[in-house]
Amino acid sequence: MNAFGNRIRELRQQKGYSLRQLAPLVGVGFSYLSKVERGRLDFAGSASESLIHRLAGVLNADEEELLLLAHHIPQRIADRIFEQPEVYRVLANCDQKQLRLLMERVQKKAD
Amino acid sequence: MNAFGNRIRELRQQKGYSLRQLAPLVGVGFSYLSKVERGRLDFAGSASESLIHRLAGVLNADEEELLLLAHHIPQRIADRIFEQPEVYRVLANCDQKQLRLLMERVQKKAD
DNA sequence: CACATGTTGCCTGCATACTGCTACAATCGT
DNA sequence: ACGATTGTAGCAGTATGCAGGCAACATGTG
Repeated sequence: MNAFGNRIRELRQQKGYSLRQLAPLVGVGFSYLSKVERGRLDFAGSASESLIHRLAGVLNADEEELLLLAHHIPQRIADRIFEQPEVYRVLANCDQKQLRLLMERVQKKAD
Repeated sequence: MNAFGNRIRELRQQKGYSLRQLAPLVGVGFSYLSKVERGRLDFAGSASESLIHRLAGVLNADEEELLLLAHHIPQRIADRIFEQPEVYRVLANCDQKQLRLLMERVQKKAD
């Protein structure tokens, strides 16, 4: 488990960037970037949302995917939760099976 | 909007506590508590999760409700999101109507 | 060897979440 | 009318955590 860091490293290498090349493009030092990728930040958490945003931009990546890997709740989802808290409290009680059924429902609607 | 502070004040008064009585029970100063209730903290955010936890305990309140009012995502819900991100990304695209339908489904299952 | 790349430890500045004290106005019981 | 209690507000201070920088070091590759 350092899903987020690993994903960033993967994306960075796909683009052929070194740490020293990518770092200035996202506005941080290369050594900090190394720690982010390796999950070696001296505090508990992961990268800031703002850094993730910049990374997603430069690496053409899915920002929400990265946020979720880094254990941040994307703002779009947080907003929905505060709008309709009851819905999400109920959903948190559902097991995999129920959720799968619900997703199928949603798919049908989407057609 | 200061839903959280108003709710705390309501609960506190229902229990017949003054600010000076409640404050030591939750381990903060009374003046801070006043600011929390009135939404007059000198920084942007609201009370910490740990304080909300203690408030819920002393006031016999629903901790998740309070967390949500204070714009914190309860851990139980956050965990679900990180477990099944795709589900919540899809749900965030649903409108009220769709969510209502989904909730009805869940109710039926629960019977 | 030269040179680029990646890793790590220590340091710093800023924001958060408070404390503690003070002073003041409004309200209440007697 | 009085003192006591209650809430409001401002100011200074502080411990912790967060976000990142810098310099030195290790590793690897031509």
